[in-house]
Amino acid sequence: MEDNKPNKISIKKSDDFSQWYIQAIIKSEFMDYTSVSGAFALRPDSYFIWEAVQKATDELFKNEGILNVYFPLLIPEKLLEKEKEHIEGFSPEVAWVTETGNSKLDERLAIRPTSETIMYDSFSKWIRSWRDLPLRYNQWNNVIRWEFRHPTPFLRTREFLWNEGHTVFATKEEAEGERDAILGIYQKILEEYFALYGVAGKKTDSEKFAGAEATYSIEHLMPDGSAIQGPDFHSDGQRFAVAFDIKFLNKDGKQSYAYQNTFAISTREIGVMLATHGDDRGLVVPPKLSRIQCVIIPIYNDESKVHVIEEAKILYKKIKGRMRVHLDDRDSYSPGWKFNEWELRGVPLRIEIGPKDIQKKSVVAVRRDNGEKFTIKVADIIEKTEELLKAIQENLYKKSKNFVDSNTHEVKTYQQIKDVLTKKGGFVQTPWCGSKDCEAKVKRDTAAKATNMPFDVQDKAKGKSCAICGSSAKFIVNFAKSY
RNA sequence: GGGGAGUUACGCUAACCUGGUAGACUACCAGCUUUGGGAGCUGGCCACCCGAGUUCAAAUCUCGGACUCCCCA
Repeated sequence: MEDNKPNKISIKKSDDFSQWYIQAIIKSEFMDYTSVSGAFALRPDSYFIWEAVQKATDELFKNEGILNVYFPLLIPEKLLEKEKEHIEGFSPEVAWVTETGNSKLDERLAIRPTSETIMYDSFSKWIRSWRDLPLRYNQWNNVIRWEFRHPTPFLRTREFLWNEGHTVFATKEEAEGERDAILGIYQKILEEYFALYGVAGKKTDSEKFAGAEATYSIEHLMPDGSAIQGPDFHSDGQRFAVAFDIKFLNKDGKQSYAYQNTFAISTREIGVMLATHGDDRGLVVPPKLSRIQCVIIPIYNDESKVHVIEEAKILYKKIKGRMRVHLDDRDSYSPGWKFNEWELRGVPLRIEIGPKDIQKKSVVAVRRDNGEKFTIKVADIIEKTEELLKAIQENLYKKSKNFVDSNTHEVKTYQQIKDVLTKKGGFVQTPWCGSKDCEAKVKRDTAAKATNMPFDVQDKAKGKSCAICGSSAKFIVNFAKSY
């Protein structure tokens, strides 16, 4: 059977999505298991993605005036416990360092599940006057959350990489004013790099971050119709400021507590992206995030070999400065074998060059996203391949948005909520009175959670009644099963 | 949190029920022939998840653990 090939996916994406996902990311050599349960190795092609995302996001943060810092991995227990809701939210998943060598530590140290507590302890020392504000810091790091639900590569891992932005402002207005800028940055990264559409909105109170006053999120839909949370932004209000004594003398000479925000994007996004764009042949990586954007495959026989490789090298050099190109001149594999391999690995564009092409001074280009073939004159190669990469990037985003749009179901009755959530999947978008009871009822009856209240549809709530209890609606909320 | 299935070489698997030499395909390495959608031949390399028990003898039977996957809350 062909299926026993180590680098061939034996399962269709539509038949069994989670099996397909694991096979696709492991056989393409993007990710592998390690000896630590729930913690995975990011291999070069996926770490490349993270570096590119980091670079692009970091630039936008810096334009925004946010500065990078680095704080310790370890957090003393008494600091972690300072904000009550925060520690309650995290304590089941915190990993602890309790000894060094053979001696026990007097106070055990938490391995950061997130860095609010260790950072804010310092912030309280650094902030004295209104002139010290705003303070807008960010760090790129790893965190550990010892999840007990079973781990999934990229999507739910015990260790992951992210950015954690932590900003401090003098007033509530200034703090809240940061929200759209940050969510805008994340939306831009998602659209222009990951080619992913996400639904931006406010989390319900029961789903917000432990310790925050409000959480805003961008929510994705996975191919199986379940939702998964993407980047988020938390308005912390003054809760941490009070717990950590972050206060300053304002212009009137009075002590005030500061207002804070936190925000993050993580390596989970890579998993959402690979899951979204991939197909039965393997991964499809958007051009902006692909380590190799264009692969050249020479096609020759014994007689034409020297000449074809020579021409392929000339082509390679011509393209090299303009995009990330790779010449696959391995002699031991047939062209067909190479086609399959690069398709599995998601390289967006393939160029074939053989004796027939050389004669016509052209090459054959094949798009990974839709399989379309083009004959391109060598003279136009740069212009045309750049065009194709751009078209692929845009097409992937468009497909992602279409998928979310066509799987978002506006409903008015409770029966419809149950039907869609239990039978179809996708987002259920519905008017809601805002009560915890109604939200909990849906969760109990369908196992689906409120993902968020999308910003751009809130005006639809006017004059509507809550689909769950019938009283007047205050919000439009999305429900979905979570991945 | 509850239940179920599984783990043999890089991968997919055979032998397990009925205890006794771990076999095939693929990959990998070498050589020769090949090369427009996963080429062929020859030779070679690599494995029983961990621990305890039963036994003359354990991949196989029993118990415990680790890990992976699935389903339900």
